[in-house]
Amino acid sequence: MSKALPKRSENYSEWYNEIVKRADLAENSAVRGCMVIKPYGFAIWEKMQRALDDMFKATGHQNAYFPLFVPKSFLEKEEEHAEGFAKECAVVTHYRLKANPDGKGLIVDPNAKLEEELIIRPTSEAIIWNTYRTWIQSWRDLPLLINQWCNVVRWEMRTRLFLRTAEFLWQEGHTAHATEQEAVAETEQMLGVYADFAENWMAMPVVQGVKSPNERFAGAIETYCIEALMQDGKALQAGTSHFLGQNFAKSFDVKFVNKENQQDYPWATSWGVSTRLMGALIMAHSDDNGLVLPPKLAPIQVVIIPIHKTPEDLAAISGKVAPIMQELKAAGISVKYDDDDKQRSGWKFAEYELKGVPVRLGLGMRDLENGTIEVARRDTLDKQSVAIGDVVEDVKILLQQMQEAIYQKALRFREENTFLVDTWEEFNAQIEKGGFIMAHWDGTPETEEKIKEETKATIRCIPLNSTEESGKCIYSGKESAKRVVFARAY
RNA sequence: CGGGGCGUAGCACAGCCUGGUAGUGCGCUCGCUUUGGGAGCGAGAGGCCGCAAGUUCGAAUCUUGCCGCCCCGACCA
Repeated sequence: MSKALPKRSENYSEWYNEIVKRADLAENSAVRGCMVIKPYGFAIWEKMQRALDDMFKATGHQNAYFPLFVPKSFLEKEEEHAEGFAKECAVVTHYRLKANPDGKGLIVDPNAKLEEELIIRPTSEAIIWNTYRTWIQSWRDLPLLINQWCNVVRWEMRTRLFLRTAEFLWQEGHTAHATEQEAVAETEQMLGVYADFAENWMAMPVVQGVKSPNERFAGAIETYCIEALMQDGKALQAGTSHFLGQNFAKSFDVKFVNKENQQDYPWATSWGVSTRLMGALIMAHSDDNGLVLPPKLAPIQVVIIPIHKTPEDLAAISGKVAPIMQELKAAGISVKYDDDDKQRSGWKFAEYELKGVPVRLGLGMRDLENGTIEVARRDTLDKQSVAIGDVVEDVKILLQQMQEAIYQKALRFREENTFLVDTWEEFNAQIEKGGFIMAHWDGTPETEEKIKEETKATIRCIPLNSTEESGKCIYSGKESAKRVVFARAY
């Protein structure tokens, strides 16, 4: 294994791939476009899952599970939805193999053709709304607030670990409401949950907004999203929350009797985040030494490394480490003591930096004599010697500080890379350098399409909190009421 | 599906042009020395050179066909 990572500033893609590989997060599998998530990567994902799941439960949602297979006829029912996903569906046509009569191996048994093809879910609106027909009869059955954790398959042409894989893990919330107002409130609430998670757990600032009609989810009335800026100046859509109106209810003939004793169609939302968040986490914070994890999502928050020559030295160090470990664990901090003799301490320093462990404690014979311990923090790479009696308290405070510091650093980066642009020349120049560009847009899909063709920039979102400001469209010169966020995106 | 590139040890690659003993680095095994930031030296193990056919006394190398992978575009959580 080569020692140095590629430089982030020189080749961002290669740097990203190397971190994913060498920090033991994931690798490409033998199956085209699919990913193997390795134990360390999965441990981070599990922490994300748990935090998100708690937030969903706190907002009244329950988990359930629906089938992997969607009959083709279900997917067809909502027209726009069907059209949007048709190009990337994996299809099951047979249910049996048999021995090859002409030689070795197996062949698909032509007699086992399914009457109706089954689609491997690219998303579950269709199969879920088909089920909701039997679950929803009366206003008393609403709101129906369901989430599922599952895998979905979208047959992408080109894939990248975590950011775009043919199969990915995600959660998808699917809710039904008696009124439009309530459904819109749910859509916005869940966007808020995602923004909260991104900022307070992932330490990643996001812009909340709505998508332009071009970028909307297939079948949605409105798509809300959170957009984050990566260190190479490209945008990443980190989560979406859709207001689906009554489209799916009507397509799947889901009706309820309202309080006025009238038949009505329920209003729907759906919202999801995926293992793409892992990609976001990596790209938002990591540096030339490897992954940088915010303490709240680090599977190992503190690693303790002994620095010794003899087994006797190691035993003396281990004696000092034991009570520190206990105290840290009692404080709810996950800690690992790496006394593995197969690797040298210098190797371990580099290894845990690569893996983004927030705090490293180094303890050697010199420390034992002085009553000190070395505390190193991953985000700034600062090291300092502290009195061994203070270390537990120091680490507790440090972890909190780091969570905040990592967020602030990312926020500063985003602010320094967000630009107000008013002319087409400026726009073209800036888009090459990257970043979020706040510019006026005339609101037409045609203009958006032209800008995309000419610059590869897309409208990431129309920010929710932006102030009204009249101006001229960057491209057409027509009137515009507010600025939108443009960027090149992943 | 369009445009490029690559298949040689676990990994990364050289060798191919100009055919003649299968190479280098990392990793792995063993030994000695090292040990406060990815150790040094020595010895070793490890190959269907993507597959198939052809040319040739002889093919990793030349020719043809097939298969697979990667990158750039269109698509996208």
